[in-house]
Amino acid sequence: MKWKELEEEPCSMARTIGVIGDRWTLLILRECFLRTRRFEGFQSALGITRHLLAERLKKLVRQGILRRIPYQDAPKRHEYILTQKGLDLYPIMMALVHWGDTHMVDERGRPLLHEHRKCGKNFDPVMVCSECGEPLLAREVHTHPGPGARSPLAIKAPDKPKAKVRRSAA
Amino acid sequence: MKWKELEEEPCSMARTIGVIGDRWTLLILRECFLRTRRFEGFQSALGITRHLLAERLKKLVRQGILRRIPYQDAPKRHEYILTQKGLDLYPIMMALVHWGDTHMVDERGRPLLHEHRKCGKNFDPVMVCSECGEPLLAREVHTHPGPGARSPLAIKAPDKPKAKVRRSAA
DNA sequence: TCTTACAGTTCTAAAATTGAACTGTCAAAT
DNA sequence: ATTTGACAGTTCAATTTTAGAACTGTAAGA
Repeated sequence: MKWKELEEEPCSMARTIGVIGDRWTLLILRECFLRTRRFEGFQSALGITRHLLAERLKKLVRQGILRRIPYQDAPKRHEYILTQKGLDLYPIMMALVHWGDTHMVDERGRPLLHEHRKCGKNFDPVMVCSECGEPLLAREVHTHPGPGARSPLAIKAPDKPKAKVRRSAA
Repeated sequence: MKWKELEEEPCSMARTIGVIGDRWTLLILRECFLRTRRFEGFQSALGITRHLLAERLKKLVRQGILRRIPYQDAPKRHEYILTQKGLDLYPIMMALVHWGDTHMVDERGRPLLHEHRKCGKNFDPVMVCSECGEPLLAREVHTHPGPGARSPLAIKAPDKPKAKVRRSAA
């Protein structure tokens, strides 16, 4: 499986991973949400090599996640700004942060707190069902093929253990 | 910045990325949520090289995201099962899927629909504030350093443009 | 005995990433 | 007038990762 193919798989998660699923891209996006906009800003905040940074920024622009906007003419300089498509990545970012807050903090506690302007409180992000508003649990969700389904990847029956005799160790 | 260091950064997102932030790991986790449990199952579903698969599975076990459980004795065979820590990745997976559903589907439509057992409807995941229940928008969230803050990475003031004269092109 | 299922390990070639230096424009300081 | 620094890249050799294929070993079933 080549990376280009990922974006064509009949699986929304694979396609998303094809676009933002590598470490530097995710870190660059973190910086975008922290309002970094310029090449040097990304480079010094992340310590990424300039080579890779240039490449990743280009890809994000090609994908319509960032827009490259001139802010100066001589010499030509540009800023990288999140498009709406990019802003829509926010729930992914928050989900990543929240898992880290839950499972990766040390004794010091969270590095960063999030305050919801609307209610004024520090919060955690909670993922709920758009239909009933209840929090989502993996156990309570069943998947079935949609109109764009094409391959077993999207359907995937549970790994039937092929009725083999189990020798000891249940 | 080396990858090992990522896990020690004072940023929950960086730490999470250090653990699950590469393409194969994310795809392996997708398979886990689709109930794949065995080496061959992952390998044939993903087309990942056996070498990398073995390595990634080991890492996920080390991180406590998967548990390696014997299901047969001779020859020794094991299954890889999500721990609670692993199951807690569900919101990340759903957020990835949902972004793909929104921005990466072709004319055919979604490859996969999700049904919420509790309410019986197909749904989209929505991220809301744990305190007031309102959907979260990037614009309405402000961050500030928590008890575990240590570096500018977690604080990061907006990229002040250094009061330079702007020549044309606002 | 031969074949298949399964879970890896080993090896070489190809691709991606790192690190460091280099290019070019312009502003400000010396 | 010359030097220095900010900025946004590009280039290139060296290193690290990943891909692809073959190989190991146990045991069941034909």
